[in-house]
Amino acid sequence: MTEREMRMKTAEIEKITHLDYFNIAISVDCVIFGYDDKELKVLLIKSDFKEFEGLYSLLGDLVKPDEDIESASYRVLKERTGMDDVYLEQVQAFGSVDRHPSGRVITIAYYSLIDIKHHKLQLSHNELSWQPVNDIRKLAFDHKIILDTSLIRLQQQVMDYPVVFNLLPEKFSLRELQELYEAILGVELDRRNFRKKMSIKEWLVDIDEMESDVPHRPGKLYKLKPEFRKKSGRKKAAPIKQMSL
Amino acid sequence: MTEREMRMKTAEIEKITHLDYFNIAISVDCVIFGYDDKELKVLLIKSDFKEFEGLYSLLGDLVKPDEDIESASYRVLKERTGMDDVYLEQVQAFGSVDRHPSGRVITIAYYSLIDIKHHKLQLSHNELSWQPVNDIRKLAFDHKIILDTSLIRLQQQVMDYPVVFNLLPEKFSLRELQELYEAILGVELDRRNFRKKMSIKEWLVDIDEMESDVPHRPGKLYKLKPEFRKKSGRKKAAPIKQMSL
DNA sequence: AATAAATATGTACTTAAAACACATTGATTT
DNA sequence: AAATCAATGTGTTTTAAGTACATATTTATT
Repeated sequence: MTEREMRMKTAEIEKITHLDYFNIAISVDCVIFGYDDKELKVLLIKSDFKEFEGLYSLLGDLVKPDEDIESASYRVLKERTGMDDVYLEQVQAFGSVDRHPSGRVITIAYYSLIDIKHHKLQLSHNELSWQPVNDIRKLAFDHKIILDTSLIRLQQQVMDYPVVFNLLPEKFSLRELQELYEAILGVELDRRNFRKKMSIKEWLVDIDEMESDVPHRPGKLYKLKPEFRKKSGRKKAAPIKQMSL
Repeated sequence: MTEREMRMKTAEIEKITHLDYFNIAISVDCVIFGYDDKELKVLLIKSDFKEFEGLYSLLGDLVKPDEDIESASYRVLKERTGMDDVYLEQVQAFGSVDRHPSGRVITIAYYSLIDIKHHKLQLSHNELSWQPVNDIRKLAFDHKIILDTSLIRLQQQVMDYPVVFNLLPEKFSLRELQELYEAILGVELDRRNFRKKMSIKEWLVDIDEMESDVPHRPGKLYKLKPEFRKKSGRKKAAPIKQMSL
């Protein structure tokens, strides 16, 4: 490279730099929900930032210039859980100036629902761990706020759409399903009313199998009707006759 | 600058450049809703991109490295409408690789509700115009998708929270309020049931004034109780006893 | 003074949510 | 083998909310 070329290159790069608009990095952060042991859990990793020593953080990565933000999330998921074809949905962007100690990083949060049992990730090898959502007090960065926001979003979605099934194995009993709803919503539900509503919704098919390995009378097993198996996808607002304010 | 210095600088900048992570610009786009003439409208500007000649686009700007993303939206709003203290809420980020013709730009969409009458913006001076949401077929960039997504979000919010009042003047009649709901939701509502639900909600106070300048029997005027005047702010998921699936 | 057009209000019907009780099945214990 | 335990599985009543619908009242206009 001649000195002239070098000078030109420097000038060119400085122009861009001084535009000041490319000094912001973009990341995605994934709130990966799982369900186990009657608890809603989230997959976390030990933070490797010295500012957050001892704290856990969500799984995230910077977005590459040639990938869609949703693709970036899927990539993070695939890298961390080994799983494809998972339920994923954007929550929102978080962009406070001071949210990241090493510079300006705006992040876009996604939440994802996976069947924790399918996911044979090597928890022992790395620093990943599933932690009960309700036990989490503090996370690195603004990740606690991101988690809280995502949980609220999940709670809202769960009331309107058949999404919880992504957290369960293919076959499940009504008790398991109810316990899952209770874990997500943080309320106790009446078994009889719950079953009635489920039968009204017509989301499930009775597969004519019974639970096994339960220390009591086994319940019937169900699975989600295939037409409701959406891995994300746009959800329309419900149609309205009168206003359900 | 010596050659050595220059070489170092080039190397340093190239390192950053090659990190490849600062080659993404971030913008905010505001879907500014207004209500006039019994129609829901949105504030648009003629696109100055030759790729989108003749098309309109949302109002947006790049986010500066030292401003929060929400501040950036407020700035755009203030610059374009002259209004402070408006209702503003994030919708989501849009980040397809090819969404912007001049490079990689990820945008964060906000929607905002303003009283169109309060806003004395110089529509004639510039290229701004209020356009009926239902008439819009095509916009620059991916702005039509952003608009559609924002409208769906608005429709959902309106069913749960008292936000529509940001689109109305301080004093309004129940008919005006109902027409506004109808315009947003795109449905006809029963007047008697609408009033009943409004009285149940207890959002309004009767201010003991009557409409004027209407070519028929004037109706009573109401205003929103001050405790519901939130300019945005977090909305919790509704508490649940049983599940309203 | 009569008419038109909107405001204002109330009642019956239907559907969904909430509270609640008992019989049944299979595993475990005696 | 019988009794007990713990869960499954179903149905009814009560209450609240959503929906459909009709008539009287007030003001501006003719």
